[in-house]
Amino acid sequence: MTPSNESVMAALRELISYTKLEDGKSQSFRTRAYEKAVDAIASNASRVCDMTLAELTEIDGIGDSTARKILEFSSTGEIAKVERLKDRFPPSMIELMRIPGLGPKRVLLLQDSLQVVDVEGLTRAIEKQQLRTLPGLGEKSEEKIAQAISLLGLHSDDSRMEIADAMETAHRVISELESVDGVLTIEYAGSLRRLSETIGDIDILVTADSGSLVVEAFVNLPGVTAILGSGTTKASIVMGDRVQVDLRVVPTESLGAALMYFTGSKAHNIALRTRAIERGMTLNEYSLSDVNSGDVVAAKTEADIYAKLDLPWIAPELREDTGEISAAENGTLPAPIAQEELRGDLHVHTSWSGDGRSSLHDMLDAAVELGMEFIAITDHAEDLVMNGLSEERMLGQRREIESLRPSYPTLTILHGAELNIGRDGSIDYSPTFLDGFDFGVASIHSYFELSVAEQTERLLAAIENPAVNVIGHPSGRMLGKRGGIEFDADAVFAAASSSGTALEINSHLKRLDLSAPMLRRAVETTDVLFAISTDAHHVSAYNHQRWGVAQARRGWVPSHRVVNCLQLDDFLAWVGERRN
DNA sequence: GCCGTTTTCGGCCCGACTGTTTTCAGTCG
Ligand SMILES: Nc1nc2c(ncn2[C@H]2C[C@H](O)[C@@H](COP(=O)(O)OP(=O)(O)OP(=O)(O)O)O2)c(=O)[nH]1
Ligand SMILES: [Mg+2]
Ligand SMILES: [Mg+2]
Ligand SMILES: [Zn+2]
Repeated sequence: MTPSNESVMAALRELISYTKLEDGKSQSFRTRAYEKAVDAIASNASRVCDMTLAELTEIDGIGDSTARKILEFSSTGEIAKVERLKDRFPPSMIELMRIPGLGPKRVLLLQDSLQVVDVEGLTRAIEKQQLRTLPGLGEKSEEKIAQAISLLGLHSDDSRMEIADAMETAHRVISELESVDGVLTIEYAGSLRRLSETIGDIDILVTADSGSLVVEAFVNLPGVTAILGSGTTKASIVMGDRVQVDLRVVPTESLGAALMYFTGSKAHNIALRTRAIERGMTLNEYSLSDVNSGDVVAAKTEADIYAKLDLPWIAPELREDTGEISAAENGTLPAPIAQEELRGDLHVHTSWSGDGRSSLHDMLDAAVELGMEFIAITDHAEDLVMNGLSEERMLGQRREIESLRPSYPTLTILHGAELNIGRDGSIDYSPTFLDGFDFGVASIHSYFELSVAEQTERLLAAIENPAVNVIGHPSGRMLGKRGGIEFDADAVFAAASSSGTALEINSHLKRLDLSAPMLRRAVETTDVLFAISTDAHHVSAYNHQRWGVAQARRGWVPSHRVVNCLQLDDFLAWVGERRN
């Protein structure tokens, strides 16, 4: 099999590092072009190594040169240019660049002036006080670099966090800063706000009259183990072992501009700033302003600024400069789906299954509280070891639901199950017993390592099964733990599209399944429907729905493709059509 | 290296912090 997109991206990142040394600068135009190519691959659901030269150059941000490098990597496992550069720059110099504060210029200076090309050599040179003799470096720089060695790798890909962990830390930091004097607003930005699957650092934006006070409180938070820098408008700290948190403080009238800046992505920012220039304006984190007069054109809200750039507001989850700006310009960007548009949840567990931690009636109470109009109770079916329900217990649950229905006049309760897709694509129970359910989610909980062909067959069989309304967390991935099954996505999308089976957008931050690139591809190539589901095992998990909605936005999914957004009658008609 | 209802060549985002410097380079967001 050809290399994965991940390995192509890793190879290109290596190319970026070596090219920074070759160019002698941290931001050359071609390293920026390489970075854009990595972004483009990251947002692409297809394997780039299976594409032709022509198909590759079709992708925005990938030109002839990069396309050839990708194909070269695909067939030889190497990029010749990288191998050549390794002769000039030993790989240990790349390691040196992983020390925060050491960029290509300083690493080249170390090589040229001190013949230092690795961490050991650097440590010795520091002991001999040689760094302070170099031009542009002094005693303080030497000391700072000495300290930074222990932070080697802080910014590297392999030390990125899972989004679930990052979100937790972000909320903790935010709640600690909320009480600081002078803080007007506080929210997270960066990759977290864009709902990236992995997070390099946590970016917090504060509006306040005075930055210094907030920065002061920030660098003194409990758990801070290093201060990377702190001034009057921003600071960077390391919390605990290796979690970097960046703070930016701006005056309240700049909130919109600052949110845009700090949310990124970098490539999206550059594209918007270039767009501003084309219109005789300039955009920074304080405002969009007239380039000649300096007059502020917009600053207060994101929507104001996008409007002055002749664009509709673009949802944060889409801001990757992978086509969203031109789509917004052409009016082909889907209106961002909002959580209020959802009328129900279609994947919900209760204490009837061993892993559910809230009772059926608590789950229903909470659903009503949240304003749901319909809900599918989908506890685990019997084939799931430990937590699955026997036919007898399923019938017991059905009786309880029937007895509870009169107490919930505003909520349409469907009795469903989360069925298990077996190795051969079959599901639990007998066909007759399955007929007794109102609804079915079918998920893969076993055999994650089968071939692409086998996995595709399993999914197709489940999609065709009339007892199945939704394919639950289709890839089965657990972010940071396992990648999920590999399957022929186009075949699955096509089959689900023609059968009317919906594909789940699982809201849990450890799943976010389907992935955003898959969603975008499904939306672009088929009419397939989606179900945004919490997979709640506790009443508190209903609020995970916001992540599912955000994931739908990130996948460019319009609300008319989401069955949760259907009116009750239409929703029930869709459910029934499938089951007859 | 990429790209084009201003361009197929000539542009390419903009600012904070640090340490060194005496006006700015390097790194980072
Ligand atoms: N205009 C501009 N903005 C930048 C640049 N670098 C970073 N930013 C903005 C956009 C980023 O989303 C935001 C936060 O920077 P980060 O380095 O934390 O990146 P981000 O959070 O997007 O990804 P991450 O997961 O942290 O690696 O700052 C830049 O070079 N120019
Ligand atoms: Mg970040
Ligand atoms: Mg950051
Ligand atoms: Zn489940």
